[in-house]
Amino acid sequence: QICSCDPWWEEERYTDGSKWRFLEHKGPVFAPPYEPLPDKVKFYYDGKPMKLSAPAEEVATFFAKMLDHEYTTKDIFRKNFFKDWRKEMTSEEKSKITDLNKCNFAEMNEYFKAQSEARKQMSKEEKQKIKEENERLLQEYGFCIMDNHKERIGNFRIEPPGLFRGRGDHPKMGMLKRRIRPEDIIINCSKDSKQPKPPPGTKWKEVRHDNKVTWLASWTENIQGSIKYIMLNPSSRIKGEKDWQKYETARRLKKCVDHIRTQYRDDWKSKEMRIRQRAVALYFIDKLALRAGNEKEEGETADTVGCCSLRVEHIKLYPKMDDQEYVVEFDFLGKDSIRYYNKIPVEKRVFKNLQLFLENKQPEDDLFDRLNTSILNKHLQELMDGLTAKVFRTYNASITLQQQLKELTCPDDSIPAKILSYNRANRAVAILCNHQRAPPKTFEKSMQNLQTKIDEKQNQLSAARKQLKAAKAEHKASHDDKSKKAVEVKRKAVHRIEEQLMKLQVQATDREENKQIALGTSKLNYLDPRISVAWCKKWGIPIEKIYNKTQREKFAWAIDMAEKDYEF
DNA sequence: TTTGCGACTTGACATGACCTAC
DNA sequence: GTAGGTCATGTCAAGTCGCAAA
Repeated sequence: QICSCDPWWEEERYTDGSKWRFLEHKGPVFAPPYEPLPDKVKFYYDGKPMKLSAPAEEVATFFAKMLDHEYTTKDIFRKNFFKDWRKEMTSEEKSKITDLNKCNFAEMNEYFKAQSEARKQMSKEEKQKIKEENERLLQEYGFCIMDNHKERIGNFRIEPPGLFRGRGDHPKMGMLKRRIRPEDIIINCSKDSKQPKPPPGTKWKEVRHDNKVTWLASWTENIQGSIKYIMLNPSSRIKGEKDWQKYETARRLKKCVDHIRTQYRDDWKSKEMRIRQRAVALYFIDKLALRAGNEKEEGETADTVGCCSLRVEHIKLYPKMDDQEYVVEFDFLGKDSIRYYNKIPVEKRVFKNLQLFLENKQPEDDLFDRLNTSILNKHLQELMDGLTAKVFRTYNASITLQQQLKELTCPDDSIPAKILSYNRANRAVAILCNHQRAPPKTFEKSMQNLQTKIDEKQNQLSAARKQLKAAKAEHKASHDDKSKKAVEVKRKAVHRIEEQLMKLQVQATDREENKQIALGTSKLNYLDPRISVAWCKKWGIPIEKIYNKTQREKFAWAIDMAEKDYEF
């Protein structure tokens, strides 16, 4: 029997495909029931107040809460919302409320704004009380026992009902996400565990004991009909082990990537169209870190693509552009409808192949018509055990970080300067992976504030320098101990201010360069944490400067095991 | 071979907690 | 103490990929 105080990364792993032997938990926490609006808060139809039935009112509040959001101005959103809302109405309501444009939710909207304002204005004691209640819920429902460990659950609260917020041009935006009841929930736990109890008067849909999966509970959502899960926190053994394994697979790719590259370059010359397509697609995945690009059901989701699902309309070929030859311009919407735009020169063979793939095709035709992710991944599997398209993203991200850190870290730099270098290396990866963010709403202003600080510091510095100069002159004249001391004091002051100024300037540079780039995703999902840990150890950077508390918990295994000479 | 489903990872954004300058 | 800003944490949508059934 394994000692429960051992960290999981020093334990044996299961080799039979099972994920656990023992699993006990208390089940999910349900969304609080709907609280009807006070009578004074009115909904108006066609200018006249109208009392809604509770179910219709609840759905109306979902819309009312979003009035300030761009969503509610979109046609599809309004149409989908109205259709689903009407399903919740009584027949009288249905016959009366026939036009969303005649609905006035303003009072409801104001009410919710006032509520959230009131929440902010609550006294310390009230806030403390809420905090304690949350803590109690976390202690009771937020943990489970998996094998010998007490583990944190990632999402123990069931998603509350609301209006579906799809990203990009989603055909289903605005649809009603219905309330999940115990009768919708499948519980997964071990037979010999104390089973979670459903709320009084209710039943679970099913209780099963499947140790080939990692989830504790699941339900089917009503928008896409997909299954949602309650799973463990990233700090858990079950997630950590998998994460570690992912980086080990990427490291194995490192060993054979040269060979794979040689092969796909060779395949550009293949007699078979499908092989050429596969080889060009793989080149893009490798060079540009594109996602695989599964097919999607048309009309069910936003129209986005990845590598294999690229269409003719998404690329443009330029035999010559400025001083470069064979340039490919990519312009498409990727995951989450984030735009990918890139112009890159490619090798002549790739270019000629692309021209060939484009022949006699319409803009909406597939670029790689003889290829899909399943074909590609089957091929990759033959090249290396466990190799799939996404391993290239992991590999290229991690190797880029390692190489950039080597290149950018100056041994003599101060700690803040070294951290800037780290962030720059991280940024190179984020750019490679196209991890974007909307510039923070307060960006311009906070940048200005920082600049003001820098200016002030600069003034301080010149003042301090003047004082130092004066002190030196004084000392030269008097040669006494007192003036000597004064010089030292002033010198130290100048030095301190210089450092402060440097720190501010570094901060400004970092922030400016980071305006539209999101570092979090790559840090959390693509960069082998051992690279960062090793870098910290090598340069004496406290790990807290790189990883916050949550991240340190997730990467505890790496922090424990990576030494300063770790090589990805 | 195609399709759909299930399980899991990845992703941007919203929200809440906390910190700092006034 | 508070307003404003920043950072951590939570949310939940949207991908990837394997597998089994059609």
